Amino acid sequence: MARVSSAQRRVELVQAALRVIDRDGVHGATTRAIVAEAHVPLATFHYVFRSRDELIRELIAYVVEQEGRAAEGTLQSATDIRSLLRTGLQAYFDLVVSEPNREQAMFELFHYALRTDELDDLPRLQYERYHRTAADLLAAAARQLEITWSVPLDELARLLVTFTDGLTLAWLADRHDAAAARTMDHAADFIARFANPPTEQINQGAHS
Amino acid sequence: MARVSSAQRRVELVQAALRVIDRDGVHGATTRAIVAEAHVPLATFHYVFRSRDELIRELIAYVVEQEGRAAEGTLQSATDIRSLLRTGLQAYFDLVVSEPNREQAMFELFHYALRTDELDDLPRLQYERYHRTAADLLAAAARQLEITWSVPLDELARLLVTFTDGLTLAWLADRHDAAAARTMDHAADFIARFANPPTEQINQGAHS
DNA sequence: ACACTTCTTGGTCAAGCGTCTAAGACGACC
DNA sequence: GGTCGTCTTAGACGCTTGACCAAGAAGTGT
Repeated sequence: MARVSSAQRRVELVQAALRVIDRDGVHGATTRAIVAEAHVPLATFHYVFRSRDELIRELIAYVVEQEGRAAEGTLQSATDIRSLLRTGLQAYFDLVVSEPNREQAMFELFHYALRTDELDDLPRLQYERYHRTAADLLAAAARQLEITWSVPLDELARLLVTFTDGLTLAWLADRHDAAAARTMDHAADFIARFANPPTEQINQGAHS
Repeated sequence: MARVSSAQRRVELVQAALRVIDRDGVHGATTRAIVAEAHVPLATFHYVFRSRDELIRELIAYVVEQEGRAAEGTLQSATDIRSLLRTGLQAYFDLVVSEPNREQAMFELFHYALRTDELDDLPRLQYERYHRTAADLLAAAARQLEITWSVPLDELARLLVTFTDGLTLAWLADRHDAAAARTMDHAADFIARFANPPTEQINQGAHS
């Protein structure tokens, strides 16, 4: 086997573990399944990781960060905030539909971390990141369409994440595409209502 | 050990398993942990259940049904639909706060069933029941306040479940009570907007 | 050529897992 | 009181799991 730095091996194992979890769930991600997926001997695992949970911790950080980054470039252009939101939700939903196991894995990792003493600080960080990402997107949307939000950004971001979580769970359960579309319609309507259109008076007042 | 019908033993084991899952998660609910909790010998398990997954199947059915029943008596009285919805959400949320592990266990069971071939019909049934319960509550609320809903009941029920799921997940992650309260405020506002107030004209038209 | 750090890896360990067997005890019925 | 279906239970089975050890190979600096 090629000689590789242990930092590099860690990355390889994390990515292999992610593929295993996609396929077989967190439960199926045993040390042996992971090293088989990565094509390395079993003993390599505990050379680079102290324990299985140490890998899971690194994996969650990796995948949450990756999901946050993926959301950044998502924002498209639109003439009104409602359709901008609706399109964004659709883009997220299309991702879920195309890779259902990925989002399922995120939930499983979340619940696994909640139950594991050494990892129970991660769920908070995971949702902090989700909320921050949502807030960034909503702020960028406001900037693009020159509107302002009538409620605090944090509050709106949390609502958006509430919608995506609930939407995803129900769809994973019944795969009801049409119902999911209706939910997204309502979610877009709902959040769009918090947009204050740019009034000339306010702008004039600011400039004069 | 007292001689008991196998039907009765099944119930005992299901309830013991539920306590174990509350405490240690689905992962911790091994056959040995369950029989220890129920104070019966290990061999009893496979006398009354063909397999562990057969117990899990019965447990999910039991607990989903129980949750549905619990929701029935929840509806309180109020003068307007908005506060009725807000109070109902609060009642649900108080339950989650008082027994966080219970709701966490529901999610874990959901994801476990999704990953298990013999159980993969259960998530659909689980959410059917949730949606039906939500629809029943919304219908009862409409009856009580003599309003009608401006969108199909199924659609509204799904939205309500979307909110409760998303609300619960975020709270389990960060235990942010105030943020959860804001989310419930918005959810109540949102759904209340779909209420058509009873117009005298309609009533008169129906009676004359 | 030498020492020294870093990486590789076959083999092994104890613990825990779901499941099954087979022998016996109980209690209702004839 | 004997028979027969139902329930009880100790013990064992084969297998998987996370973790560890110790020996050696590969590369690096002197």
